[in-house]
Amino acid sequence: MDERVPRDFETLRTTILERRHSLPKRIAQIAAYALDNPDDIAFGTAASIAASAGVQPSTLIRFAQQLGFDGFTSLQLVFRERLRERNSSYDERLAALRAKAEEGAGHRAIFDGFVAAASTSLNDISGRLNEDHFEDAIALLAKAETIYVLAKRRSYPVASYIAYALGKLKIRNQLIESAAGLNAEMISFASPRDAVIAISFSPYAPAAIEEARVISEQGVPIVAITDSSFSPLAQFAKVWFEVAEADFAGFRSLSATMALAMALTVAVGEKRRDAGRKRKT
Amino acid sequence: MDERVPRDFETLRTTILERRHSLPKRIAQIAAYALDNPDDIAFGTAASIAASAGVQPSTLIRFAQQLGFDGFTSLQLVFRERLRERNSSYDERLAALRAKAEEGAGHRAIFDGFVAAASTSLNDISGRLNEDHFEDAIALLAKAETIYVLAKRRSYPVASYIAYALGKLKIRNQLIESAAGLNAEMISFASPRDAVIAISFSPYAPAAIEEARVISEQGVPIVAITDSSFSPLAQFAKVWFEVAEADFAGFRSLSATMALAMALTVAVGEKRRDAGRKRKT
DNA sequence: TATGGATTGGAATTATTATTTCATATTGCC
DNA sequence: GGCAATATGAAATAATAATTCCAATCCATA
Repeated sequence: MDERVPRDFETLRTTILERRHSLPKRIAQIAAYALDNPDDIAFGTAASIAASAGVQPSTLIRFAQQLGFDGFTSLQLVFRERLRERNSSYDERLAALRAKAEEGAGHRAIFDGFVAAASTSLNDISGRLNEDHFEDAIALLAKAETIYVLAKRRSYPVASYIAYALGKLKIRNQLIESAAGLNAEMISFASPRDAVIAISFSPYAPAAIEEARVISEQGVPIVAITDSSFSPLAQFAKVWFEVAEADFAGFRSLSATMALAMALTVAVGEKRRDAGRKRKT
Repeated sequence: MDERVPRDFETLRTTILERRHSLPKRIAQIAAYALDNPDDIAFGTAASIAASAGVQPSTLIRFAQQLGFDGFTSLQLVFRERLRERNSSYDERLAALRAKAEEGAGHRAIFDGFVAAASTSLNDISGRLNEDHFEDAIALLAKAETIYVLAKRRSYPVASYIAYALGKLKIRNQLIESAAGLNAEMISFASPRDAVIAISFSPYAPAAIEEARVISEQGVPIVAITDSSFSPLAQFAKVWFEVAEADFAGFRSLSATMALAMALTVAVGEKRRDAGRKRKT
């Protein structure tokens, strides 16, 4: 074996792609197969791989030799190394983190627990977002004159970030909170041309539910982020999202809710900008 | 092979863990090795694995047979299948999400972008948390009479969640915000027996920095969460954490900061509970 | 279209590897 | 402490797989 033998998969891949056109027919055939089915090369036997690729075992060995390996076995090692070095899967990683958090005492375990909860929530929502609802919500919010943001207690941080972001995007918005106890008045200004983003999770803060009820009775459309279809918030909402946040030590992660909230906000900003551009042309 | 042979890795794992204590010594030894080094089982030869685990090849085969396989080869298939089926790596997954977010237009891409940003941030902080600083911060906060929470603008949601959690844990705290413009007075009440959690990221909100300066001059110890050692917040802090939050569309993720903040809060709660218990006994 | 060189197929050979066997050691039980 | 049952070690054997070899085929070139 000379010194230029590819030792890692990426180098090997590049080498094969470079030489692709100067390779004899059957060798090229096995080369293509190898890049398309690297797992098969890693696990199979020379005979089984050759059969799958439609060539003779000897061709497979010639292929390896052309690349500078002294036989199929050494070529196969590269393909195995690739699988070995590939990081552990997302799920395993999470499971490990969660396990450490559960069994392990100590403060580090607490930290791991929160990271795991946040990751789990993100992972979950990433696969579950209903795109139609998402589009509906964006459309609804994009045409609102003022966006009211409603969330209490543990959901409040999300609301405050939404309000911050909407402000940055120059979208008129009103966070429903008032040190002076003027929430009811604030709500009474909302009209059907406005819209609400309401966020509440079980146990639903009574104030949030009550305010959502009032505001929906005024005909203001509500986009809700909540945790189940039984949520009282869902019944008042035009569009609602179910977000399952994992919790740790009694505190729910907000990461998935945050990601959704930010996506909604920025998407609304984009949609408005597009609409504005259209009107001008 | 009877019908109860584990065909997937998880089942196999569970089976092994169940029987762990009823297995003969050497078999148990190889069982432990198998669960600790699944990749070696997938790729190695019976002889090489046996050598690494410090047993004879025949023991390895007996182990496989105990589990219902008819030999090492069929056991090995399960370990190989695991590698095959294992999802793409965490990094690959994130890269895919990010790529989709960048190239892809549409609103779904925005959502993916925020999820990717949050995941990246969590992943990053998970490996970088300095445990010594973490312990120091917890000790410092646990002995404070009142914990002041200071954060403005984009960091404010984190502060509000900390305040919520501290309240839930019955830890006296004060969020430094005042609609009536009384922040300066609020700060003046803080004493060296209190402590501050301050959060600020570039571009540092001037108000946050100024308040941190004043409060540190009063001798109140500060735990800071910020983004670099050049942060003006770091110079006022007794302990500080560097958190690198990924951003998307101009908005920074808060997921890592949130996780750290919650971990701090809960850890402080635990430490106080422990200390209280000790004093009583 | 004839010729030399390169390529390919298939079987024979060699090597490696899993499995079995049997002697020995260990353990649990009366 | 002795006996049977179980577990272990080491080497022999069987199975499987990689590699080699050679004849057949293909292809480019004169």
